[in-house]
Amino acid sequence: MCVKNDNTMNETEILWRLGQKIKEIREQKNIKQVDLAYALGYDRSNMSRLESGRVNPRFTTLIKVANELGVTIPELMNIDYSEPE
Amino acid sequence: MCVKNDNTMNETEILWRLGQKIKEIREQKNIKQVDLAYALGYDRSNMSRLESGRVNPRFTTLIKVANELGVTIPELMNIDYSEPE
DNA sequence: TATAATGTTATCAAATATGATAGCATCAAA
DNA sequence: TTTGATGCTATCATATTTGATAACATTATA
Repeated sequence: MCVKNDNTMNETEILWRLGQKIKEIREQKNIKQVDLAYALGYDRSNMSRLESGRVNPRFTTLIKVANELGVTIPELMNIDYSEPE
Repeated sequence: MCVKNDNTMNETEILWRLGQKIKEIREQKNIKQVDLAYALGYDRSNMSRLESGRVNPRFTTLIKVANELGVTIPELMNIDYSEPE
């Protein structure tokens, strides 16, 4: 599921979607939360916090997660930049 | 100028490049720093701090800046996702 | 019943972004 | 020279991310 970048989402929803997408990609790759966390140098609890959308991560945190998961930042952001219908 | 996402940049360089790109896009669009700042609800000094790469902005800060400048996040991040040569 | 694996939530301290203000430099125009 | 516009840096208070630990729930397995 991709989401249009239509600027109508509020901050809470943006962060929730980010977390859901991280979790979705991680599960697709059959990576355990704890393993992704440790690969990034984070604790399990911090990874859970990020995936549950309870934080507004910093730029470099996003980059690290995307790199570790092997996806692009747009994929991680759950944003579809294709032309609107 | 686009930069390959080759995971070799350190955090300082990543943030410096982000700031340079924001500034580059802003100047291309003939927007004054103070005007972009106020459009985002920021102070002039905060905009300067961001453009000079002295901060590691939060996810939603990036989104706001990209939306205001009318560019995509990858453009703002100065990252080229095309195939490596 | 244990015991471990996985994930969530709460909490605290430390680090850092942000909001705000002030001061400074440069440049252009009056 | 004076004035205003533009941009940079420093500083402070406040808010929030992050690192870390602990407790809890659920599920599976011995």
